Amino acid sequence: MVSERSLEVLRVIVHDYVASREPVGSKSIVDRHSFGVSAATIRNDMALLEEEELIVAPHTSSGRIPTDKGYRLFVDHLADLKPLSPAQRQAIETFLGSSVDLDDVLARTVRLLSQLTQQVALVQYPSLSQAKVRHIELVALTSTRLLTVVITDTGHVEQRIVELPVAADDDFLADVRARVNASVSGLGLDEAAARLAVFTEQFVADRRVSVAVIAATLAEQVTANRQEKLIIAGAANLVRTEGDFAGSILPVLEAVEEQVVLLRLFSEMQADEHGISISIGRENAPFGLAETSVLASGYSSAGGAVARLGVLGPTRMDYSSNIAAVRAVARYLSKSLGES
Amino acid sequence: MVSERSLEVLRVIVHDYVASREPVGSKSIVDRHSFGVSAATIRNDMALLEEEELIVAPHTSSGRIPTDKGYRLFVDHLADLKPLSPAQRQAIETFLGSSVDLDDVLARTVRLLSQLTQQVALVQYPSLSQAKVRHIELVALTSTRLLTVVITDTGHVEQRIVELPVAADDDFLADVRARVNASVSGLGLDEAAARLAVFTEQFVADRRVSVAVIAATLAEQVTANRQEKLIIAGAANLVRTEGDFAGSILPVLEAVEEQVVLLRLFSEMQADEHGISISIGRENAPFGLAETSVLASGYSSAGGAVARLGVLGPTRMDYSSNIAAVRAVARYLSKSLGES
DNA sequence: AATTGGCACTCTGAACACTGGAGTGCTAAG
DNA sequence: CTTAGCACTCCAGTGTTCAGAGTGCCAATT
Repeated sequence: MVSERSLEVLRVIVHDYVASREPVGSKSIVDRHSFGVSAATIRNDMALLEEEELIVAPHTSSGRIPTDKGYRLFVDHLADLKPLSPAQRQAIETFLGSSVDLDDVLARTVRLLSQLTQQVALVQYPSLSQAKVRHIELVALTSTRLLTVVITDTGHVEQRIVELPVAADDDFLADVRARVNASVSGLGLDEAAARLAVFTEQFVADRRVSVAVIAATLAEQVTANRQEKLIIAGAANLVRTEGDFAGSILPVLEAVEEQVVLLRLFSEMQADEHGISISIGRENAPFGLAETSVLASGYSSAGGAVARLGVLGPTRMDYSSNIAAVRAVARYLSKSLGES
Repeated sequence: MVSERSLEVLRVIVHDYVASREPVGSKSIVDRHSFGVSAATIRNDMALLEEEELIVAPHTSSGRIPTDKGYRLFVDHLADLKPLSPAQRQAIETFLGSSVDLDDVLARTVRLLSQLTQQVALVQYPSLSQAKVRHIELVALTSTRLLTVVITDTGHVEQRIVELPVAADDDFLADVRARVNASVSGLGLDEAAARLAVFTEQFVADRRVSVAVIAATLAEQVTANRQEKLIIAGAANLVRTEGDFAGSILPVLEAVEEQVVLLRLFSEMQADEHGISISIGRENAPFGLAETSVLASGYSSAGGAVARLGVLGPTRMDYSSNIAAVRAVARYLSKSLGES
């Protein structure tokens, strides 16, 4: 059984280890914290914690460091939310204040988050599953080359260049543009794709070749919207924390560049009651990120779309501060996107 | 005076050092390469090269490594272009073959280049100074919120969300849309910006408030097009070559994340007669990249726009192969963009 | 039963000396 | 101009030592 005090010991071990990067021993604990008991007592508690696999001694006679399980217990029950400093709140306000468009807001957000946490920051583009088609635009670049643009009501713009099999004049394009907008404007993306599949039938036979190409491209764009995307900032912070990784940081950096992996990870994380998801150490092993922890929070954008943002760093990170930062940024971002 | 053989010695020093990462001594030179002379002779040549500051001995009695000046001489006069392997050509073809839109092509290109060279790859978005406005689209999101889209003839799309001071109905928007397109379609970006500045005058007084906001946003978008952007891939490769940096790679990674620095660097590099620009070591000092070299080549896109792409890596890199890769990729990209 | 002081033991990491090998510069002879 | 020979230098790796921090355990205390 782990006593109340043992848990307190675990807390200070996590705290001190995160602060100093060195295994923490019984002596240094009684020195730095006023436990009112002797080092020997702490040692007994530590033996208990080790029994429970919450801490481990890297070498036979050195201090202890938390295990993944120890960190997990810490974040679930022991971590106190560190409120942001006024300066940090200030930074959030000014960073996200002057929003221009979606791309810009997200780019600022990811930079902000990496600065606040000194970790790698990740922001997922809003998933557009609930978005609707606002407008479709066709622009002739040459007589056989067309730029197709799909605009959703979340302000997302998706563009393609398409090569037509036969030359198209302006009247024809205007006709297609009017009809396609009439067909799909205001529809959800799924439904729009379905309509586009049968769109060609409206036209007379000799037009169909061109229309089919256009409709196919548009359908692709509409579904491509679904395909998720991530922006990343602060990869340099990984180097700064290099000492926290047993091996090289190379595989970690590679995984980070391979966005697909992170997107899968994001999607598999479950949020706790505060809306924060935390994945620690070996829990990430299937993603090649066994020595890292990921904190994530959902945020919502105008179209009701939900996406995630978060940070990635070594298991040995300042969970309290980082959780606070992720929560705050997610909240501000939701607010900022909801308003605008 | 540096003899013919001395230069050959420099070449093999660069070659061997790049291959082995170890200072190369006179003995190992005569072992590995068939100079018809003894080690002592090589030593004399090396003394000469050191006199000229082309090579340097890191410690009193160790082999020599090339200086920045040595690398410079090497790339200017000694480097033989290593042709790409068939597999590499194949990779380029397949990577750039299935182009969809500009963003996509550039994203593929930068990945490709970082894979081919095992360095950090950089691709600059085509500068649109010569581009023309193709079409402007205004989409009402709500009655007071407008999405403005500027499309150029290079296929670039720039979007903004703008808040109107008073509600606007569809007729009004249609009117503005028609007039603004009539005013600026087909114009170069500079001229378009100039027209937009006086665009508001066309309208009756009580409309002007809204129109002014729209025109200002559009003008901003048109000029923002000019503001250059970079995509980067392969930052993980920096970690792989970490041993080549005396200090930490942290400042390098930071500079890489700070795109502004790289854009300035790109813009200041002068191309040689083959269209390749090379900047070595301390030549990059003002950018905080004193231990890195940058290879760049221009490429051209459809609208006649010119931009650059290249790689960044430690001074000790395989110049021959990397130059060949950069040239090849730039050429293929130009071709691919010119066609499409 | 929990806590404590004491003690023997272990392990790390820094400091130090030692050594072999690779490389250099110089000189004198071919 | 080239070369062999020689004395010299320095690095990197290998032991060795030693102090410090930490542990586990036990008997004594509260």
